[in-house]
Amino acid sequence: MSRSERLFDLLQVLRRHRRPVSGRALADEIGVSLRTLYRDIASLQAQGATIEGEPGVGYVLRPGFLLPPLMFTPEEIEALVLGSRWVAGRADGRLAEAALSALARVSAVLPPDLREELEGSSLFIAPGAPIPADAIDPALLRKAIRTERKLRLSYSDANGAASERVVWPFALAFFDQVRLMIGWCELRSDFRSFRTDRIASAEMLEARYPTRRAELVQRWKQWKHAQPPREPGALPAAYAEEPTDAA
Amino acid sequence: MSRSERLFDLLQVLRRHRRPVSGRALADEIGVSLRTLYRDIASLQAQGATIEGEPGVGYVLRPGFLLPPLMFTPEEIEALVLGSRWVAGRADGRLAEAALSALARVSAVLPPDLREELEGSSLFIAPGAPIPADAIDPALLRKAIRTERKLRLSYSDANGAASERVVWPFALAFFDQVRLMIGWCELRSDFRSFRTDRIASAEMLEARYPTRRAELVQRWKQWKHAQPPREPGALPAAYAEEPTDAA
DNA sequence: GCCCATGCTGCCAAATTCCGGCAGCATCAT
DNA sequence: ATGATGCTGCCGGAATTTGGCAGCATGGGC
Repeated sequence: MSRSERLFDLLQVLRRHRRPVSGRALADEIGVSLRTLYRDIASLQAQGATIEGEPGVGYVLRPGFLLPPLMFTPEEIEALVLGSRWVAGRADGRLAEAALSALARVSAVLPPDLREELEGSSLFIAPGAPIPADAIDPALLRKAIRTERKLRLSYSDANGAASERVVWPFALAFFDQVRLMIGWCELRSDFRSFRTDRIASAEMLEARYPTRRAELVQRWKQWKHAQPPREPGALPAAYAEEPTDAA
Repeated sequence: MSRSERLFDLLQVLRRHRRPVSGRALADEIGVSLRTLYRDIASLQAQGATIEGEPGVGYVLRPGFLLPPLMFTPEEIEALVLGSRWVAGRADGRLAEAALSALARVSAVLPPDLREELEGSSLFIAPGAPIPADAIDPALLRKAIRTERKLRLSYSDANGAASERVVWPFALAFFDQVRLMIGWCELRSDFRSFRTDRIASAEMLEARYPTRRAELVQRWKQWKHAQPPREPGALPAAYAEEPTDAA
């Protein structure tokens, strides 16, 4: 591969990683020595790319480089189509629709050969076991998450016990058969997960919750990491995140 | 100026002119000989640029090399991210990488607010049961499908019986735990499905198969529709497509 | 049909760049 | 302090690039 092609590649690799990447890692990924990688970075910077490198951390590409990315590769098209088909088949109606319309927008900017690739893609999502329908509109959950608004939930746990609570929803987790909404529960003052098909009703409140969503996600990850492991064999993997409202 | 920088430059120059420009003019503008310019054009084309040159006219950069700005609704962004995350987590390495790469490309041409939406999306794919690893490179299967080339397979069926055959692969079906390659089997003169994790080896042959892929897909759907239904409860849904080589 | 502008390719020898390794220094997080 | 990482200078051999030339192809204007 010639140097010039490599630079395009490097740019794309940098775009792909959003976290800082070490020069060593980049060098390996592109198949070139560390010394050469430093030279390549310098070349890109000389052409206006805002690549920031910090000692002890790695490189990040700041957006805004004057050169927009190259067109998708056929494999990337396949990935987009497959992903969208999964969403179209496994997510709720609104999201499914959105997946298809997003794909249509992508298609509109493709050169003819790639458009054909997209339309004729032969990667299919096989229909799986039916997913339990939600009583509420999942779009509402997503909207609450997006806008960081509180939700008042009526929820029935695995034992059928009903409860009502206000939560700060910050994530949706998609399992093969189940979707969980994850949030901070004001009632329990703790993180809780809720199967969306067990949410009997949800009302979006006026109040935004006081912590940024990204912050909540981060804290939740730490919290989750610190949780004691479950008894082995307790639950199948697909339910491993089941709400533990063992109060 | 090094060659690689020059290529970036040439790209910009081409983007600037929308009327055809002669090679001579481009060469002068960049300060390089005509011979070299031709080489540079060839390099860019090799990287996917759709630069059209007509004798007696000049060069035009057709859109489709660089990704134009894209606009999506927040919900469409969520769908794209979720789909890409599914591919990133559930498909083979190459495709997973391509999914992230595509997402990065989209991100780079999004207006800042939507980019934030994309990066902060809180829809996650939960890790599922591990997927049996393939003995062969799945990218090869996709490539054969894409280019409509025959494959020589070594395959072991559910009973461990090995066989060797030439197939015309035209689709990949993704189940929760299993991936099936679907093709026309020359050995059986019929449609067959193959679990990718049971393909011991695959070799792409020179020969392209004589029927268009879309045509095969269509025929297969009809064929499948006409198949007698299986005995109820015979196999879990995820394996419903298992090859039935009951010869 | 002729001619011209232009695209495009093969060849080659000289000039240039590129590459990897090494050694060393700077800077930041832990 | 220590380690991880970014970054630069230097060197010699390897690889690429470059420009010139010669020639062919193609399409439009005359």
